[in-house]
Amino acid sequence: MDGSLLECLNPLCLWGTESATDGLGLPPLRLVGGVDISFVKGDPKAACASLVVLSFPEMKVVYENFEMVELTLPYIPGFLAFREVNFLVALLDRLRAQQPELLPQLIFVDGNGVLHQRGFGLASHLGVLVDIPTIGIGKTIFHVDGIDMNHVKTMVVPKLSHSGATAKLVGISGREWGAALRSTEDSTNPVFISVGHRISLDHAIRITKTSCLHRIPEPVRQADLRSRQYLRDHPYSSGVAK
DNA sequence: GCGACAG
DNA sequence: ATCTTGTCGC
Repeated sequence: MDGSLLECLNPLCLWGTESATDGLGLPPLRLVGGVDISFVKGDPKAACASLVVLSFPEMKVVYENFEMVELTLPYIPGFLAFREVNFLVALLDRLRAQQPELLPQLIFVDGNGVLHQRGFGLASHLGVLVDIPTIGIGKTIFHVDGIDMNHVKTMVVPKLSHSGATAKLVGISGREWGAALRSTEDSTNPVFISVGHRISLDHAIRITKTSCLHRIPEPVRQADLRSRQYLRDHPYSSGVAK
């Protein structure tokens, strides 16, 4: 992120970098969200849905909320959104009703956006439902259009020579599905970025790089860490919130 | 039909 | 997602 005026000349740029110099009347990006769902050890249905909001680019947590939920649908690759999205929407609706001033301008999701068989993964699904831009973050590659672990290992990872390096994920059809990012110097395994909703891949990449203090972008990482902490601090009885 | 498969 | 020991490093 160089914060130059040039990057803001891109019509797809959603936010300015300096409130007084973006030159487009766009508000600067100041609040980014992260969502995740952590599961209880033995019970495959009991889980904790979490939403955190961090200041950008400082990456300090300014809001957190958790909700014990009971998953009804099973996990089926390609259908993750149907299993988890409603719980995430509920958390955002609550924030919008109680503290709208803290609503994130962008949400990092622990799941893919358009990097999906039908081009509409959890990140895209959530973005549309809450009408907020989203970026999909995958920790493992989701096989689609010829892009698989073998392809990533032989054609993508070798290109990631340094921290911050990215390589677009292009399928055999020629379609651009997302990008692999080496988020830190020691991260041999990249994270996979894909457009969720109302953002371009190039901007998603720039913002994600700025949000990485560790391999996993801080918003998603904090949502994960804190939801697990919540489960440790709140023993469950019958499996649902109590 | 068989195998692979985000979280 | 979760199951799990040790280990390298700040």
